[in-house]
Amino acid sequence: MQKLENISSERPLLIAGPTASGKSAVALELAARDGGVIVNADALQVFANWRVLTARPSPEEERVAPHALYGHVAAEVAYSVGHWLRDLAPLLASPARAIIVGGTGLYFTALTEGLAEIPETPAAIRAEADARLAKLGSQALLDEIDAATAARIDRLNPVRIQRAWEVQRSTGRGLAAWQDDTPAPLLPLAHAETVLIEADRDWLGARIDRRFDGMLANGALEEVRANLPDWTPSRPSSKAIGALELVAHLKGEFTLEEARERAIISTRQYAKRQRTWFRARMKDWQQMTLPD
RNA sequence: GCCCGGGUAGCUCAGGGGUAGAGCAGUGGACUGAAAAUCCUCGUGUCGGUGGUUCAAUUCCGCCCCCGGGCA
Repeated sequence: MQKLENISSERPLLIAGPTASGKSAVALELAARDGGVIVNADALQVFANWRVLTARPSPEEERVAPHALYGHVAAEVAYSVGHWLRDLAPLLASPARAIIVGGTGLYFTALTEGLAEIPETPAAIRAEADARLAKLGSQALLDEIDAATAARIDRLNPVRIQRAWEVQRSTGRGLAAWQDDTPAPLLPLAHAETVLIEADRDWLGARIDRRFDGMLANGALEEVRANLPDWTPSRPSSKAIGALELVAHLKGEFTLEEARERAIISTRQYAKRQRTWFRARMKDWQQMTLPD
């Protein structure tokens, strides 16, 4: 951790890295050294129903330093970046120094580059979009989107099309117009200290394997079983890697070994997507290579 | 030992006289509110080995090796 010695403890610190790279340990070490509150920047660790499966800091670790935005959202809530930024704002305004750590690239980018201020999509509009998409297909939705937005989004990506359609339907204004009005970022990169963990692919792959086995040993199956009565695959909290796989196992569709295999593969694929995001969008961050 | 199947991309397999193709895995990429989401790109491998037939064999034939299953 040599490199971390010259990090100023005055400004907020952002720590990003792929899943299983050891970000939390770095955050904890710095919090123990310089003080501050550790703030979660991981889309799935916000949910109350997952602790083991999302590798959230343990109660013991949470005792070492204050933690925020971990497990503070109920499983059924449709949480997203906007909520996260709004939850984060007061923490950044408080005197305690924030150590923001996570693996969700979009969250960091929204924080340091800004996010359009678009009103939340009402549940009814989401339901309408779901129904329309199922009935007519994404091409039909695309046809109803304004030209500027249609030109900007990935027209082959149904989720992006649906998002644009929902914004237009609920606000009467095109997504592109909203995005063009994006306000200044909550925390410009220049006002923060940054650490981007660059993990060797094979090293990380092995850690992912070990971590998943550790999760199984620490009650991941029981945690998933507890979610079973109310299991709703479509909600954001259900997207935790391993949840779908272990639910399938509990329903007798996969052996445990198959579920494990699939969950590990999904995790590795996720880590790859994270690397792609980091490489493309976090070029200006201070890099920390692991293993060193 | 004999009789059937098989041996083709990392894995599962399709194909078939003119040197081969899918899914998965993997790679690179995109991504301003589901982002642990979603989407796009990329497929040369002694077609088990070896002889033969043929203008041409991975494809047909012989022999050998290996893996299943059956019979002894």
